Amino acid sequence: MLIGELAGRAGTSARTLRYYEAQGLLHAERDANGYRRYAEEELRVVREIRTRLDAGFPLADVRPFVACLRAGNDAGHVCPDAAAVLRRRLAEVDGLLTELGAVRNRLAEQLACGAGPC
Amino acid sequence: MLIGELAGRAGTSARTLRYYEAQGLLHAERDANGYRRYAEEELRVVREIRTRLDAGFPLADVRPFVACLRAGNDAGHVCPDAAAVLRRRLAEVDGLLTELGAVRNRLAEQLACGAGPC
DNA sequence: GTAGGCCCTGCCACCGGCGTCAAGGCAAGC
DNA sequence: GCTTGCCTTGACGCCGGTGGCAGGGCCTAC
Repeated sequence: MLIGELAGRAGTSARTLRYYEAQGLLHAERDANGYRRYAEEELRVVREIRTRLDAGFPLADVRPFVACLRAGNDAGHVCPDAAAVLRRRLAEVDGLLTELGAVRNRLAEQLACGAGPC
Repeated sequence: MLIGELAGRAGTSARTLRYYEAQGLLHAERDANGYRRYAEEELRVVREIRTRLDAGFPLADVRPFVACLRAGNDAGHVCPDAAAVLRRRLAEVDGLLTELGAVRNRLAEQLACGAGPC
């Protein structure tokens, strides 16, 4: 599978895949002409990366999830390292939810005040 | 009041105040030597800006709040323009809260799955 | 006169995940 | 041989708010 095909199947761009490779997350053989040749497994890796990015992980934190997949596991989060990152992110998200909730309340309160007296 | 004093009183930096001015949010007279000379009112303006930034507004969206203050109002959000921005931001925050909640649930679920079977 | 502290303008750096352009090699069909 | 479309590397742009530096002027005190 060449880079264009993998990009198409994963719903992303070739540029993005090269970037992941530069970050050490994606692997590819090289054809004689220098073209990247991807194993089927890399599709799962790309999907794992995209899923984690969508969940707000920085790329660097996706590393243990990918390693976990490569180790032969069905899911990226079953390994201790990945689970630890997961817990950290969960705590972070909880914090964000709290902050954002406070912001929301302040906004709503100000809107209420604007409509009438406080 | 010179820029250093205003920065100190507002809990920010001179660099930041110059930036706000470049964005058209903050006004200053100039002394004969070119130094910025601030009216007391500008302290309220700076505080308004900082409050809005903390609530996640981009600097451009802070403009109507500042205008509202300058128009003589006690609070930046009582004017229609500002209230509209407030409503937009509230909707945005609600969306973020929903998304973030979904992310949180997925993370928590994966952590539970990691501990035992799903 | 000189030292230190304030001020000025202007510009580069940062973060992260790419988009996008440049300039070229390679493959395949006509 | 030419076009078309894939691939390669390298490098700059972006966003937004701010830090930090360079190089210089001003003011006060000693």
